Amino acid sequence: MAQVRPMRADARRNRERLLEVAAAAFAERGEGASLDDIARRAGVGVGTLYRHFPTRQALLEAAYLDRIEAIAARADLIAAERAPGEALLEWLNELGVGMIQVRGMKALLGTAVDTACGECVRGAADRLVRAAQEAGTLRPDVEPVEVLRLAHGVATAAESAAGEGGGTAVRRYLSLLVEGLMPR
Amino acid sequence: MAQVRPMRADARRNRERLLEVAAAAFAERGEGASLDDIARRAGVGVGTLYRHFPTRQALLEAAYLDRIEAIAARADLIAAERAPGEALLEWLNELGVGMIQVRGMKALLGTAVDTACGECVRGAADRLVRAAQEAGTLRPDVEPVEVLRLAHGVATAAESAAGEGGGTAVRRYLSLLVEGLMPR
DNA sequence: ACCTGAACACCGTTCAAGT
DNA sequence: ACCTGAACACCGTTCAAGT
Repeated sequence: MAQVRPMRADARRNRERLLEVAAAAFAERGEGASLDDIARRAGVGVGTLYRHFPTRQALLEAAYLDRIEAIAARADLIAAERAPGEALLEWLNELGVGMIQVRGMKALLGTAVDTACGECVRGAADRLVRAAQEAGTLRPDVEPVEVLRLAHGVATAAESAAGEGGGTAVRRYLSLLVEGLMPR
Repeated sequence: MAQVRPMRADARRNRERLLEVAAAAFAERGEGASLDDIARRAGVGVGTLYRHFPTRQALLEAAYLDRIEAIAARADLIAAERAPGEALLEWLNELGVGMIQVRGMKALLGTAVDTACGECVRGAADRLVRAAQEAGTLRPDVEPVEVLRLAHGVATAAESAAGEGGGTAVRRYLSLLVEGLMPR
């Protein structure tokens, strides 16, 4: 399954360079950043970029893999410190803020919910959701993937509320989602 | 404010043709449909398209204006038939389904929430939200615009749940939003 | 095995020339 | 006053030639 033969030294270097440049480019120009530009800034031919990453999606995934894994890893740290319900909420908040702050990651995680790249995120969501359900602080009839999709939707909503300072909007909309729009 | 001098007959015809073709093109190819293609199919030069609609956004808005007004108009009909809380929910559902079914309209309404084009939608949301709040079936601390943003987010979430038959997903996620993720 | 970059196709946008 | 379409700039993608 994994890479059997090690990559040639130059190929490995190029790949690395491309990932660095791509991460920066996507962060600053969004998911639509010019691939030609990325190749040029990385000092390689465009063909090389396509050889390593056949699609834009593949490059996006690879460029943000470590950041995504970092977010997934946060789940266990948070879970150790808080009650299950609060832990889920806090993690979803960090996920949402991350999606908004790092341009391009929202688009990636939107589809990545069902791709290989999002596996660790799905795993984290699974654990937090199950724990909260067992603790009785989350409806038992919601699936982890539904929670992830809704979190993505919340990030979208928060994004369009650009004016009032980014992160606050995620918290606000997330709490509306958790508590519900009906009066309690 | 409005058009003082009437348009020349050929200009008027071209505008009409462009709108028809654009609506079809956006519906079938999504918001990114080729403007060149639209002009060609409408039988006009590209320059004419740009003269009438300086930006893609302007064309999108104009092409879907009647559909958007139709959705806004539904609000009063629904409000006459149901209790305020249910009316809001039903209208948001129609709005969400519309955004998903007609490709391009979701993107438009996402930003249009704060543009001229979305004025009638905002008006409709205002009335339904206020009514539901007065009837005590909606939290008093949510703004109409927040409800619209969340509805857009819900549509985004439902869209990514492509498999299980479109419209159902909107209802599902909408009810999760309304009832909340916490157990009641 | 991998890299390069020219070549091709495509799209958005502008604008001089036309009626 | 409005239309046309060539011209320009830009981008994604492929692939023959090179090491």
